[in-house]
Amino acid sequence: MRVSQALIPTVKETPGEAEIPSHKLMLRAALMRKVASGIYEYLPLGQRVILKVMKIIREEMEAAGAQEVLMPILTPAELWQETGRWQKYGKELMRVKDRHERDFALGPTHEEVITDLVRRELKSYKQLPLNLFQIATKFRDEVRPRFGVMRSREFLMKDGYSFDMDEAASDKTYWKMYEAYKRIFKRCGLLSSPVEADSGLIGGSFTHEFMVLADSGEAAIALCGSCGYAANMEKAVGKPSAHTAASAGGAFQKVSTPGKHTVADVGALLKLPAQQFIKTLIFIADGKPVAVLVRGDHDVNEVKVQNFLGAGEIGLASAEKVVEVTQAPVGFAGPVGLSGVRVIADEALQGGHQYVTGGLEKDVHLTNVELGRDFPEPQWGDFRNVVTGDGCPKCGKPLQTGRGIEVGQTFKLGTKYSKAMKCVYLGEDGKDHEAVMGCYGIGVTRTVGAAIEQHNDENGIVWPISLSPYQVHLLCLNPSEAEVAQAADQCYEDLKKAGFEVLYDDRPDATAGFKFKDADLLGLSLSVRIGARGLKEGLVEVKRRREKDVVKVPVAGILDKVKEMAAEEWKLCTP
RNA sequence: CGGGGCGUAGCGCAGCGGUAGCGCACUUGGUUUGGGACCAAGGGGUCGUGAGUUCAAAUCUCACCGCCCCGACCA
Repeated sequence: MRVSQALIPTVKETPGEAEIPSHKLMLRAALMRKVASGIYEYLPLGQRVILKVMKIIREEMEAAGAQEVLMPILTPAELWQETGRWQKYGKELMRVKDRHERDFALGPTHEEVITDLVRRELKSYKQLPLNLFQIATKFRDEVRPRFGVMRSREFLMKDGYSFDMDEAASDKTYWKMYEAYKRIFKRCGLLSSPVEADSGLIGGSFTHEFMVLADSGEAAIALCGSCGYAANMEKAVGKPSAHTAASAGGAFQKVSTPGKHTVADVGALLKLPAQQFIKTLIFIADGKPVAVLVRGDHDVNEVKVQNFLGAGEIGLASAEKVVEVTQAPVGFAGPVGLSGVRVIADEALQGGHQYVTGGLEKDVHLTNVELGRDFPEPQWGDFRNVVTGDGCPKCGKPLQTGRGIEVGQTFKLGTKYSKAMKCVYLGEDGKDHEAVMGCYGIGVTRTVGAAIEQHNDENGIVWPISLSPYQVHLLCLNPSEAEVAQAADQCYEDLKKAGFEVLYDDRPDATAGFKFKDADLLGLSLSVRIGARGLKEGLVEVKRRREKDVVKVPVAGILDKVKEMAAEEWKLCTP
């Protein structure tokens, strides 16, 4: 493609609406434009990247035995009502009415539609297993779309669904998909990590989220560098660091701590480490107050508390509510003498001594507090976020915490949908059985964003070659000089003939500097720069976007050098 | 849905009661041509929308709409 004939409107200044690198760069590098909040159009370069991601997904899905279908975006309400999700899905489900006032939803996911399809076709166990997927536009009316493609209202998703005879067969399919997913993300040049996730209200089954590590990620995760353990914060467990006091001291004592109501403040005053504190947080779960105790250096994980209590709604209590429950201003809550409230405590507190707690009185804390001695044994559980340095639950080595972008999720559905929608097959035993299902999603557009999030520098995108909209960026630096133009034209033809996808910057009026800046911004994996200066000595420059330095080669050697560098690039995205 | 911020040329912004501005981009001509060139001449705006206050509103008031950020939410 010649740049002079292409629609690649790069922009020099960062649009004000963008916050994170991928969003800024997708706009600046002319991959997409915004149409409305959370709704984008993809320009030619963006579309090429999307097509490459889709191609990788298709290849891996088919290799894993899945077949592609295409389901409607506009789906009748009846299907959603069958499973109860017409109600349960809430406002995120985009609803529309047709001219006859009949209800429809723009599909956010397609369990109902696929189950409906399969139940009509599935008769015998001989037809199983079935594994179907599609790549299509999905709609979710997000409360707050943000970060460009990371959380949008309309997006491309690959969604796959498997149907198996029984649990064991479903497991087998699940792990096949799991392996395919690892290959897909690797081929997209992504450093990703499957993490165990909280399966939420569905329960029973298990699920993995495929996370791309990135600071701008919305999800917090814990990872073990030694054994590969990885889990979502809601699920992660870790062995806490050691307690600072090994044995009980004397009776507890009141100390005056005027105006000091954080662990840090009181710790500084008493010269005691955070580990020796008990933080007491008051939550309201389904309208009732609950006191949650964690060690001073730890934070409460609300989801864990919610799961433990089986609560529908949960949140930190308001300041007024805290005063009501603890008889003291916020900052002085403690378990000693606390009554009328359910108390639950994080297991990391076990085995510690000489704790400092709030005194249930303004400007008072207690020291030398002992579990079980000074207040009754609470209900124990895991209620805290793992922190960096905790021991890995699998191998004991230190865990790390970080942030990730969820680019895919695999989910064992069991018979939730096949039961609700009567998706059954006739077994060898002559009886009806519900198909055992799995579902497998990949955010295609989000994967593009995640790739940029992971591969960029201060000058622009640094595409892995598997996603690079074109593999080679050919720059003609002095198009007004006939010799240079001719050499570049020739090179363009040669590279194309050799099978490379080439973006040829032949613009007659752009300066060399301008073309360099554009090339860095677009971030194509490889570039060839042909200019008068080098050509005088018979040399042109070949460069990998990820490397700082150019390699000078004679004109006749361009093709070999490009092939060599391309091979290096491909190695980086080969499973 | 709560809190905050912003809507002025394609983009980034200034102006904050009295003639609509700057930089970049765009058009034409010329000079340039290895890291977002220079000179000259141009084109482009119902100042988000609607009401109100005023002799006079981009500017003050109110309402609405849109966009962004924080939070709540997220099979």
